[in-house]
Amino acid sequence: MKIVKSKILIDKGGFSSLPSWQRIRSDVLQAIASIQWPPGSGAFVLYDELGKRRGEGNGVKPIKDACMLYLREQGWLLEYDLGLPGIGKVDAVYLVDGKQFALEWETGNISSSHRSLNKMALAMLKGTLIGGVLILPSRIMYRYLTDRIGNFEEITPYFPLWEALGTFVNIGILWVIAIEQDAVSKSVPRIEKGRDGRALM
Amino acid sequence: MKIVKSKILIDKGGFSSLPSWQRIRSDVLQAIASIQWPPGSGAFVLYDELGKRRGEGNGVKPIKDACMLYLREQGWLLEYDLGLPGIGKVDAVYLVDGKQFALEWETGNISSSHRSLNKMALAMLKGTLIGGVLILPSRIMYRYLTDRIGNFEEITPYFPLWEALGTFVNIGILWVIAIEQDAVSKSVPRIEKGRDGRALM
DNA sequence: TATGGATCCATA
DNA sequence: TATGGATCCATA
Repeated sequence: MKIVKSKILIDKGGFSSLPSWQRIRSDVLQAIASIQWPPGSGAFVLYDELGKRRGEGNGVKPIKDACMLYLREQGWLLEYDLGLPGIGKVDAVYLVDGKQFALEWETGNISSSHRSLNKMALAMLKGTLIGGVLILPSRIMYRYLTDRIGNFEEITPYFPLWEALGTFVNIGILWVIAIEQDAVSKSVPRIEKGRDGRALM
Repeated sequence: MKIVKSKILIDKGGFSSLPSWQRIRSDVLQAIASIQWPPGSGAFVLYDELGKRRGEGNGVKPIKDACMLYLREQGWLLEYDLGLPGIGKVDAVYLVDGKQFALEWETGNISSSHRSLNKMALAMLKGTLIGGVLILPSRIMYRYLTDRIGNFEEITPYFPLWEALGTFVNIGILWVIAIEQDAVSKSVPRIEKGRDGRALM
């Protein structure tokens, strides 16, 4: 898996110059690089079929697994509750200097990407999080996956919102990353879809 | 249909003391009050079945349709493009003093409610909107509708985000309303998907 | 019950 | 192709 875009929305209080940030940054980049399809192939190659229609293209659920396993090996905590009332969990957290850095792997609907960034921004405002990163497919990759999943280009026009919220943050980083397949091919297995949503209707 | 909660997230620049705001406020309140089920019953009574599982509970689309038709009769413009690149349409807009006031009737997934508020807040930051209102079911009503649709209580913990963004707004109002059925009953028809919204007015 | 997610749909 | 849905799933 490769990274094709990277955007820092908030960078306050000098956190980005600390060694703990370098550790986090390295973990995130390597976690993404570790993702392969087919498993063990050394690359990430999607089945070459667009995902807009019922039963076509690639499902998204298994893609996230390798990333989470890598992070857990590096000491990150998965499905972590930030402890804010009414606010749910984030996919992963790294504990640093008594605070938490969150990671959200977005393969839900694009609207869910709004909630992910809102959640991390809110927790930064509250002082719970020292930062967070949202990882989601590029528009290019998106076309081969389940219709309407989150993608970098579609959330981009809303970036000014979270950048503005940075005004109220004392310290921390809010980061968004676009990922993409290394290639597409008819020779690799399709990533199977589940039976969620309207799949059975 | 009744209103059970109402929250002003942003109120800046004295817009709330203008006659145009009183007109908008009145239209919104009456649009909600006009919605009936069954048709012509003088009340909004939902079929008494929880909506969590496949094929159960009440659909949501016709409820929204009825509200939109009422607003159109009052001169609101439906499915209105705000003209911001990459930002889509809002459900309805009322033109006032060369600016626009938006209305979003939220019957999508709860994560879509985040996008709705993000969209209106962004357009207020950009100076395109003079304000906006998000209308969505209360947690009580939510249980009788399609699973995971937007509901007031679930978005409430995120309110501080949009309140903070008000700092950057010169003038305008951002408003959230929780609606609820007057009653539930096994004697009324289930609200089916795709019914003509006019039947509910 | 509560929350994040995954999957197709409708329409311009 | 692009964008806002509408609906059901998985799991604690």
